[in-house]
Amino acid sequence: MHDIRFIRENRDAFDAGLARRGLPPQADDLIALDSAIRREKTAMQEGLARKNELSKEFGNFKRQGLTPPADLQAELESLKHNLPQGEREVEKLSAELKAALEIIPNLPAADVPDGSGEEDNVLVPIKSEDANEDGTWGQKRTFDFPPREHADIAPALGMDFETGTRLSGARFTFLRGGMARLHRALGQFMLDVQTGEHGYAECNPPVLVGDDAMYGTDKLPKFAGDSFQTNISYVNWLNSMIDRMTDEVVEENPKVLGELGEEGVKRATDRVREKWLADFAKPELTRRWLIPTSEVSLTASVMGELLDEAALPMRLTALTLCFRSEAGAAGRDTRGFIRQHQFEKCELVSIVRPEDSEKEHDRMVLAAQSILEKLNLPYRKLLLCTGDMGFGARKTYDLEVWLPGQGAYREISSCSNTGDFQARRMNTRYRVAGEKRTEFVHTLNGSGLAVGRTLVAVIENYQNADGSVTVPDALLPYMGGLEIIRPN
RNA sequence: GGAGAGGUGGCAGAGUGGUCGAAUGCGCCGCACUCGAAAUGCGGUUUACCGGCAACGGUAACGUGGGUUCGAAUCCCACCCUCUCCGCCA
Repeated sequence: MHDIRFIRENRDAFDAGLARRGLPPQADDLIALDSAIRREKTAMQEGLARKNELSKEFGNFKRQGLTPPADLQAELESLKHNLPQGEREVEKLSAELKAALEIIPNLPAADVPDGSGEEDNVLVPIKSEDANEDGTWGQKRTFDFPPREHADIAPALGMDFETGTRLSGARFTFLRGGMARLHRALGQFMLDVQTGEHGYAECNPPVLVGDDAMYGTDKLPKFAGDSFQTNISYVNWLNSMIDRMTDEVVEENPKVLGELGEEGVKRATDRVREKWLADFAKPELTRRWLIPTSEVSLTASVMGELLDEAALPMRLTALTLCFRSEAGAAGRDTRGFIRQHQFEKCELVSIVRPEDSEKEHDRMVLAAQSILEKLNLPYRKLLLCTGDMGFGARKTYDLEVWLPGQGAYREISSCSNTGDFQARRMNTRYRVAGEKRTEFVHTLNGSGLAVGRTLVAVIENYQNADGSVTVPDALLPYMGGLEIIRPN
């Protein structure tokens, strides 16, 4: 969420940032709306101040047993009548401004390259001794047989696409035996590395969350279609709302009771009740969302909080299921285990001071890279261009793993610095040590790594001519003695 | 699911219609005393927004939303959450 004050004071910079995202200028409209709000608000507050003052006077008369003068009563009466109008106007305009602001993406950081899509992303050379000359990492294995895609090898090893589809539809998979074990091993391994070596605190958060958590991490309102939502029982809630409405209708229109009688009112209410219970399938107040990533649960764990500076940086990790409806991805990656409605991911989240977020971002990417290096999986690192960056990000690095079966690099991790964009939505601040001032935190999130895609990478990179897969050394402690997963 | 109790500042906790943004204690900050510290004393210490160059002035917030009233932390209604007991349950 953007700060309207920032927009006010940096009108041109704001529009320039939007332009880099391929969006039309909006600052002028937003600022006009904002000054209208402030004008209305000031007028309303002056009225309220007047009302408070007069009420005090009124009370003084009453306490002395005197009747307040008629002109005092009259002015109070007119204030009481007129103030709500101003209030409603302020509310209406504020809602308009909020609705406009909440669907504007974050501004890209200065060092993010301009571009329109993934073809404009920029390779960031890996800086380490064992990096390759072309900036990538890892030795691509030379096969003495044509390497196959995981979708061809894995079904014989326990990756059961058919059963998954039968149970839940397309993009669901049922893992068995060695595949299930290897998948679990990967998750455990990632969690152990991130907690043990990179200082992330292990968490086990809810995977069903309410609107606030989704909104705070910028998944709502714009991207409601990307996630699955559930509805907990809303029948009681709806019933109570219907009862309440009936009461208020009768109260405001006493004639109704006279015409219909209590029995008649009850019958009419029950007809409405029946119809509403049948019609209403999505009561927003009672829904929960299946998290599309545990970035949501972990980041929103600090929503609404005023943190101590000493608590920062806060580094959190969790291995959770993630759920994505993959709306708009029809036809993409339909084969295999790459794009699923349900997948596991080891997520990294950092809550930091603004001045630390840049460095923390680099640190986070290194933590993600370390998993690939320990598994000896070749990869490369990209800096996303403006056109490929997510809504909330001001800067994003992607890691892409080499898949020999597909002969391509595929995304396996995405690490984003959102700056204070999410913190504003969540209202998460910290108190600057020794000062009265509070400031919004910066939040960062990254995959460390996506478990399902890592499984795919292991299968393709560690495949043997006979269709078996050798377990990477790093995972052996997690495999209960299983060293090679063989077709059955 | 049933019965009961409760939700007030960083924490604890008072407050049942106006003088309450809110006693008191703890914590924290400053000052005094001290060689220094502890103890003690004095002062300060919520947040957001609006106006203002500023000093400062104003508005709002006592779980959330509505209502009653000239005026609500306080009264009424609904909802949410927490705790205790019972029931059920991985």
